[in-house]
Amino acid sequence: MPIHILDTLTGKKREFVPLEPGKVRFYACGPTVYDHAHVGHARSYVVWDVVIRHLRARGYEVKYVRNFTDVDDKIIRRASERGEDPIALADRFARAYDEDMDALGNLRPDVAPRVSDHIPQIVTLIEKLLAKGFAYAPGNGDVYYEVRKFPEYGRLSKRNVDDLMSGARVEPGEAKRDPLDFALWKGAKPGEPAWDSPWGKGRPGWHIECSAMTEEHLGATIDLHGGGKDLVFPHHTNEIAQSVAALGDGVHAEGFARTWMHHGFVEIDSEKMSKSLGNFFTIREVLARFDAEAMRVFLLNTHYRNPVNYSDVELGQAERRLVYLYETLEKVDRLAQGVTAAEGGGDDLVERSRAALDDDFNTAMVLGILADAFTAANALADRKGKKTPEDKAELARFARDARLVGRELGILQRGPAQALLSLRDRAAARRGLDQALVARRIAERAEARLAKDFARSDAIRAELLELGVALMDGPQGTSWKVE
RNA sequence: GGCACCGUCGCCAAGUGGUAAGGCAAAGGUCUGCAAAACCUUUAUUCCCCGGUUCGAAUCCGGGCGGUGCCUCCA
Repeated sequence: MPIHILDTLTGKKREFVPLEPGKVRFYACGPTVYDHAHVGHARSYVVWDVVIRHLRARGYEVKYVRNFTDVDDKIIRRASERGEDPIALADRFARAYDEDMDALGNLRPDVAPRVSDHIPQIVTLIEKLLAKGFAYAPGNGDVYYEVRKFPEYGRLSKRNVDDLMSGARVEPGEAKRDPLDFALWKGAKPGEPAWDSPWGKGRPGWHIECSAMTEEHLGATIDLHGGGKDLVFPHHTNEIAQSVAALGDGVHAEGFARTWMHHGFVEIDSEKMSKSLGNFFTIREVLARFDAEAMRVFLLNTHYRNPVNYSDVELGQAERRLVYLYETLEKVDRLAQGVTAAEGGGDDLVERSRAALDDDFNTAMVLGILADAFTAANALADRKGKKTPEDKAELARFARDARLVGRELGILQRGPAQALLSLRDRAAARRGLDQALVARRIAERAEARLAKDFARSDAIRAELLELGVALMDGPQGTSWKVE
């Protein structure tokens, strides 16, 4: 079954057909590394992670490139505030960023290029634009792209050049022919990192890096380009202008990326989470309190194009949901230990889930499909009476298929017992629980129950419940969970 | 001001022409010494409002109302 993706350029959901059969060239715009990544970044790269995982599950050989922007105004400013070398500061945050992505369970990109390693390619690309007449160097050390030379400028963002006039700005010292023109190369100012170029010492503008690194690692035309909705204009609009002008026919916007994907924002109180508003949580802050896999469940429960409102309540809910999923797997694993999974018949959990992902990566739908399968598995597992070999084979199939689906979402890959213990530790820590005390009380209660002193037993249960601890009496003794 | 997007049960959320997935919460039940968990049942004749197109619309069109984003750095 073919994959369909809503393409920003055409505004239509279209069948995804890569340039070369079986291969996908994918570029995701990476972060500017001047600070720790926040939950908005978490969403972005979890979304791309699922896209990559699903394309690979469907048999595509995917080359995933995601850059680090390590040359930028904000990095320079931050570095000078701290008296640190800008490239070193960027390198520090790039490493921290990798740690955050690993913690979230995101696959590493195949290539993670940095701007500072691609200055020659950037210079070459700018030279091409100058030679083709799409750019000009006014002699002040800057080079600008002449927006009006590109006929389809603004097609991606559905804006025409005249609409943009009012918002365009010219900074002091710039020498643009038109306020809409944007810098490809910026002449060096004192104290800034700078590289030699035909136009003097300087550094690349914001947009040219992605055009250059895309070409370097994936070629002039790529299959899939992704980013947040805030990148549609101006960043991706300008990338198209540059790449098509330098490497394509200079006219048609589709010459750069064949499909454009843009995801919605993470919000707080229905406002975009962003550094400038100050209403953000870093990934590490949140992962100190909540489980990373729960974060994925939370993020993937909403379709990638829609906004998702961040809150501790929602995240806690996702975490409890994850507990349910792992408790089910643990129970089913126990019953189906060593059993060969059933084949044929039944409903095809894996194929139905993949079909949902084929339809513009509908992860929320997949979670819904999983919900039904988990309910059915629990019902079978808890049914009275001895399990028949057929029952066990069915449970084994469920456990296998649930994990296969989970793999595409980057969830359910841990051992259930270990995951549950870690989830409980999290919840206990959030509540400030003394786990030794809980263990002591459980032991006391066991004695009371042995003596049939149910009043005492119930008192202990009530006491612990006050602390947020729920006790569960089972055949193997009493276990507990938080909330 | 310009250009887009969004408005579905108390809350979260899928569904883009064929008669409203799923999760949380709530109520009842099974199970249990009591519980918890799990499971079963119940919970939107209705999708912000008003018109229109259609045999048929939450889904398409027009107009309102409300919210958000981009137009400056941003995932």
